[in-house]
Amino acid sequence: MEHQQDIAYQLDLFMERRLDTIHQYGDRIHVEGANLSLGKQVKRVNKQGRALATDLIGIVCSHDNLHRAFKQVKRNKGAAGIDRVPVGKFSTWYAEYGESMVDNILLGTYYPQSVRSVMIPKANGGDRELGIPTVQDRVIQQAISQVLTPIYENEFSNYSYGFRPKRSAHQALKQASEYVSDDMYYVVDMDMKSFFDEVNHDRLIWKLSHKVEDQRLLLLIRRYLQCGIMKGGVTSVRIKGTPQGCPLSPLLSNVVLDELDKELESRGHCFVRYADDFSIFVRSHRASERVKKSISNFLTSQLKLKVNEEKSISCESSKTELLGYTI
DNA sequence: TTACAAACCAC
RNA sequence: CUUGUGGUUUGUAA
Repeated sequence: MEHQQDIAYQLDLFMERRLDTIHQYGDRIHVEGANLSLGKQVKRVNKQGRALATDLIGIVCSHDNLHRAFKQVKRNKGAAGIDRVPVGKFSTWYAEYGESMVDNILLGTYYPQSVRSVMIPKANGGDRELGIPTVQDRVIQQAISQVLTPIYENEFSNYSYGFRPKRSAHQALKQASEYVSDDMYYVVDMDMKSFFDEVNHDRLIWKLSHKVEDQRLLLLIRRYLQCGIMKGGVTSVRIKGTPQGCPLSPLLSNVVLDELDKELESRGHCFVRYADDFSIFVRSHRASERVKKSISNFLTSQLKLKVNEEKSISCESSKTELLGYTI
């Protein structure tokens, strides 16, 4: 009860766009303003840590949160999923089945429906496979995302710019140009081979369990990771990767690659990351070659991700492109 | 100030 | 018939 209030408070702060007033140092959470300046830290840090555990799914399923999630899904005006229920019909659907849907989620007996596979052409010729979830699953995933985002915003790196509120490609470029004007003329540009499709489920759930101790929520997320993909009348099971097109996928990608950010920070590297696209800035050509080899090794052996060696380059920063622009 | 809509960009 | 997150710009209305 008390715990739930703590969470609600944290979410409120986020909603009021006072995100920058929360700081987390290790297992301590400081709230700026009167508290911090008086040295009165929020004492119930450990309790709050556990609060993240106990009733997250209750917050996810709260009427208010689900309503906000639906408004977001509606705003996107996306196509229907496998059940052919369009966004416009969801309100009447929810009036009839919404209650039992929430009950099933809370009981842990909810299973997501398969995603619908659609191939779309990429800019460089290849095809990209989208997995389009049902409207109801998009709403639920969005609801989960809305709860997890403020929790993770506190611990994500300052140099991670993709898929995060109040952050943009523009800011990433600005940071990159600051590195260059600080005499870091060489850049290591790393490219990951179909990153979204290669994410390791066990590793991701393990990473989530550090912050999220609500087993029901972890199980629900795992079911979203494992949900089938329907292609030409047959559904296949997914054993790795997160479907591109799910509202939760961008956040999950940042959870996975946060481990990379932390590693780069601990090595003292100057870097910028936008989703799976990241660049490390160094002062010499020799350093760039060494760093490229070492980080590539870290990604494959530690994070179990595939590096696209052909597309990963180390060169002078004026010669490469970052986020669609040349520095 | 709030809400809604359209377009463009990154991945 | 093509999903998703985030950002930016421009409108409309109270």
